[in-house]
Amino acid sequence: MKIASWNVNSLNVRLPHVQRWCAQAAPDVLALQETKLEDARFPVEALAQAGYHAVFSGQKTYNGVAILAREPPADVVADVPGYADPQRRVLAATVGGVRVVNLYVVNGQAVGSEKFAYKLDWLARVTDWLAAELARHARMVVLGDFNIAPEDRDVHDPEAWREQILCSTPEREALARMLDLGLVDSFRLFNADPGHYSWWDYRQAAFRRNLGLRIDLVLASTALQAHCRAASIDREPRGWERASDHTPVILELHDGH
DNA sequence: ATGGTGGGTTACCCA
Repeated sequence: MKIASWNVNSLNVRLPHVQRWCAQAAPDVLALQETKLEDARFPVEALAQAGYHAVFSGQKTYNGVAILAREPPADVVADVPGYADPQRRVLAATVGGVRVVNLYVVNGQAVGSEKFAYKLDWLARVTDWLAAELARHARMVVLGDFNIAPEDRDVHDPEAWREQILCSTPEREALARMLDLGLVDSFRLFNADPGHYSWWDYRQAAFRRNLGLRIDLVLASTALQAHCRAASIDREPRGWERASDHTPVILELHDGH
């Protein structure tokens, strides 16, 4: 099974890219973030023609998450129990015996800001919920736009980003608490090198100069870890005309998983 | 130090 995540920064604009990438990469599951679409406007039919079922939780203008899958997703959850967050950032579903939890983590704007406080609170609440999900589903993948670069090797210029948003110690500690539930950053099972990023700012020709951060992650539960076959980042779509500022990240599980 | 780019809406927006 091939599971991928992609922040598309408006599915309205990027639908042709999603169709093109699905045709060439053939993921079994694709988690999308920043669809920026109300549910009534989700392109169900176009994606069905591409061979994908879709579940989604969206809103106008901001946020929005979706899961595309070759087989129908089951047990869909779009809200963290006990946490009434109007922002559409969470979507969980079971596909092929794997619990898939799609997250669009709060960006946080700047360390110390109100949005930063929301980010840390959101991460704590989601982590508590993930503990419960993990207890029910040993085979679990938590993926999405985490808006956190886990370590300095995930940052093109660690000194410039030191304690800045996406890289600060409180954010990294919040991610570490999530990993402590029994999740592993699957990309790092296969590649220890710096220089691999999933997001490049639109400004300053950042992609051409590879000035990026690795903030899009696919976490695998302990029970799935031995079944991870490969993990990668596909930089190609970031170079397409009118690209998202993020590119797809991928986890491949061994056959039967 | 500042601002730059893009998607959205027409905002002291959000990334």
